[in-house]
Amino acid sequence: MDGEPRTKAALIEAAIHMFQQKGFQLTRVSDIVSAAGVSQGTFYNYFKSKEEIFRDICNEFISQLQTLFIERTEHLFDGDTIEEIVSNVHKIVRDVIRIYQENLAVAELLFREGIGNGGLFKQIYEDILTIFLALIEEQVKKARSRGLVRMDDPEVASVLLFGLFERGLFYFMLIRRNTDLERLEQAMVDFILNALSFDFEAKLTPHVHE
Amino acid sequence: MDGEPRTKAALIEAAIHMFQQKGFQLTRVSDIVSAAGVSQGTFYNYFKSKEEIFRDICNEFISQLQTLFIERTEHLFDGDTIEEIVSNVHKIVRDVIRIYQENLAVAELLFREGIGNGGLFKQIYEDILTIFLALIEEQVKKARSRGLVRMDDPEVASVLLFGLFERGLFYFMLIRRNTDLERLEQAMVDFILNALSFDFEAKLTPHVHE
Amino acid sequence: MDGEPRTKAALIEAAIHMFQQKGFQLTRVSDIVSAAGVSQGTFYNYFKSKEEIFRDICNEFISQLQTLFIERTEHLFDGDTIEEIVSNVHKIVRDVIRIYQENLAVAELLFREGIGNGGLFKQIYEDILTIFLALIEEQVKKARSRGLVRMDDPEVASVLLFGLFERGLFYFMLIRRNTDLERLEQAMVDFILNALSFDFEAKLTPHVHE
Amino acid sequence: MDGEPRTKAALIEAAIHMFQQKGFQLTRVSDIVSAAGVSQGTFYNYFKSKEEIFRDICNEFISQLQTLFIERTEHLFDGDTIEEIVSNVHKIVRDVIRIYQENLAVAELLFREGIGNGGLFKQIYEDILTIFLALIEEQVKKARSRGLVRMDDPEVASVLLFGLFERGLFYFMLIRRNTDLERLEQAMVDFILNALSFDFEAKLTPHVHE
DNA sequence: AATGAATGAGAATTCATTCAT
DNA sequence: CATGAATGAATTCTCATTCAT
Repeated sequence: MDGEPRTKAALIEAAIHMFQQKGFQLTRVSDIVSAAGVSQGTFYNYFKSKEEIFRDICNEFISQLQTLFIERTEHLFDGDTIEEIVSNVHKIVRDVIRIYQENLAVAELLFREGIGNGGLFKQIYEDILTIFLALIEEQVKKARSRGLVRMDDPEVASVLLFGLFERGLFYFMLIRRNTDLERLEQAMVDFILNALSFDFEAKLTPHVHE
Repeated sequence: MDGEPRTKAALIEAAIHMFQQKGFQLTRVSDIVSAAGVSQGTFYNYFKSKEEIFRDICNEFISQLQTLFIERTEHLFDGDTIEEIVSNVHKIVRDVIRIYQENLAVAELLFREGIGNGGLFKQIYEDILTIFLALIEEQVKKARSRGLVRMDDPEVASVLLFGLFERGLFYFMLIRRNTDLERLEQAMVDFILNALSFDFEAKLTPHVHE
Repeated sequence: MDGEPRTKAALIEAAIHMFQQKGFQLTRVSDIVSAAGVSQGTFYNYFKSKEEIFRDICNEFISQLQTLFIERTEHLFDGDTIEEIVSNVHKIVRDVIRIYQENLAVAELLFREGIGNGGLFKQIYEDILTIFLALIEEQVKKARSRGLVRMDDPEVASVLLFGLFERGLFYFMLIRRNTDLERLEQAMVDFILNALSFDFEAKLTPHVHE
Repeated sequence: MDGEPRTKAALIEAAIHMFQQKGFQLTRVSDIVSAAGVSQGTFYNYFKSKEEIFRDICNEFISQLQTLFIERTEHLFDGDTIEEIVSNVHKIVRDVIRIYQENLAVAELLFREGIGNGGLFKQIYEDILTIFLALIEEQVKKARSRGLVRMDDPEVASVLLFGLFERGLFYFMLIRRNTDLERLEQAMVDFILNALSFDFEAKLTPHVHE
């Protein structure tokens, strides 16, 4: 019913590109279709409106990110040695950086546009927040229960962690653009672990893996 | 040449309100003038365009914030005892929260709209970043030079600090709205000091006040 | 050349239905084809345009109505007694009502749409008028020549007769919908015969049947 | 709030003209504004949509017609002699013809467009019907109660009267165009009075004028 | 004969901005 | 200074029709 998958894909790719460049409001459907090499009318065979294609793109990215995030955090603090745990933290930071990098266009799109637009997409952004804050908070609590971090206020901590991740990646990957990602990874891990009062000397209590 | 200051003030106030509610793109000049109780034409006696009033509002807020920030950070790490310094940090965090709170509407406006809009206001946002990152970085370096914090990468640290401040305040003051600000202050100070590996036991070297 | 008669019939039926429901202008070719259960392209194997199918439908109905009308009016005023003639009038009124009822959808379609549409179908409607006015006028004149009615102005009379028939049926069958058709028939016959100054006492002159 | 009355009047006049010529659906807003000599945008300072201006035009005509009709029917059958009453009937028929003629464009517009358009304006047309049928029926009943007409079914009679008026005027004034209106008036009065079995010999019962 | 994706001309409507009063 | 009517470029979306498969 939605016709040629190649046409649809071309429209999506073009839309991501244009939205990233000019923003949602300033991107014209005519920009998208001419970038995709199809006619104006064709757009409406695949999407009900400009809003719909935007929403589709965001949702696709979010669910990808969410899946990966869940997978990578599952055993984040399950390691039996401090080294293992620190290595896990490194891994997840590296992965998030990578995912962000692989989806740079959509990520920028989402974090730029998802916020503004007079609340047109407020919901989308707030949904992401809710999802990720819950996932982060869960990990912080787990780490605390294993005595790995001292942290009186996991809720605030989660928000601050989210904020530093989001803005940090945003800044280095989209504004500065030319960063040494290894250095960024290292600095982020240090910053985060310190921020959470991570106990590098902790004697780990035996941990039962579910 | 710009006539009645009250008319101008009314337009600015109305614009802040409307921009905050509907976003820049979705706010109509007609919304602003009717909220201000003047006619459509009058708007153009005071502002060249919708863009100009937005820029004016942002610049006003930024320079206010900047002035205050400079003033409060001037002697941030100059204290002679650890207690004094920690108290300074508390004070500045509290002040930033307060400034943010006093200018909630503009702050939201800026951090929502300044980012998106297809880079229409990219410059504004990046200017703010540059200003604040420089100020933050300066303090981080000073603290490091006094041996108060260990911090290998002050640039990354500044960015992350900026990010956690911005998103943290954004979240608690604009999305959650009902937060206990004292608790937020406490949690932020802890988080920040830990993140920077603040040395609570440091033996302060005598410090020459300029 | 016109392929499957069943496909064509399905398209016509669907078109009548949709035109009746939404009007010509507001009916989409997509409405017709999906009601007919065929694809968009198929439509154009059978009809050159949306206009053509509309015209076809109208013409079909008109020629049916015309055939029946000619047949029923042929000996309308040929009866040898007043009773016979009045009965003929009753019969034709009843038949017209019946034809109208049997083709309600097309009739509505025609009398609603055939008139408006910026004269797109003005011609169709005016053709019908011409045909029927001629037929009616012929009967009126015949009746007058046999001394059955006094009627100074047969042309005006025909128009008024046409008008009262059309609007009357339109009103009772399409707007009121729930009318007692026997009562309508009786009232129409009375009204018409009186209007034409029908002479219920007339002494009929012998009539030569052609 | 609706600005220059002259601009509005020009738009209305232009709209009537265009609607009459091309019909509602086929008239473009651009046709109207260029006929009115204003810009496209100006139209929307005065009317919310193309539909609104159409509705406004219809309502204006209807209320005019209604007012006049009520006024002229008030004492229609109040006369003390048959001659007086017949003269009243003549007068009202003449007046309706005149009103119709004075508003030819709108009348055509209404009776063409008010019917079709997929029921878009069905309501308008049915409202008119309701109003006029009630007024006509009231007169028919009054005439019957004074013994002036025999008429078993005043409801049907009203509908038929309305139909013959509407279609008759429509035909002679809009299709034939070149009619002798005096002859039309005479024929209509005859037709109507006969149709209602008007008793030209009636001995009027004294009538109390309210 | 049937399909349905692609087309693109064309429509209504919006709104920042101008300018005569 | 204030006004608000006029402007018209710009934009989204529709839909009859075509045509390669």
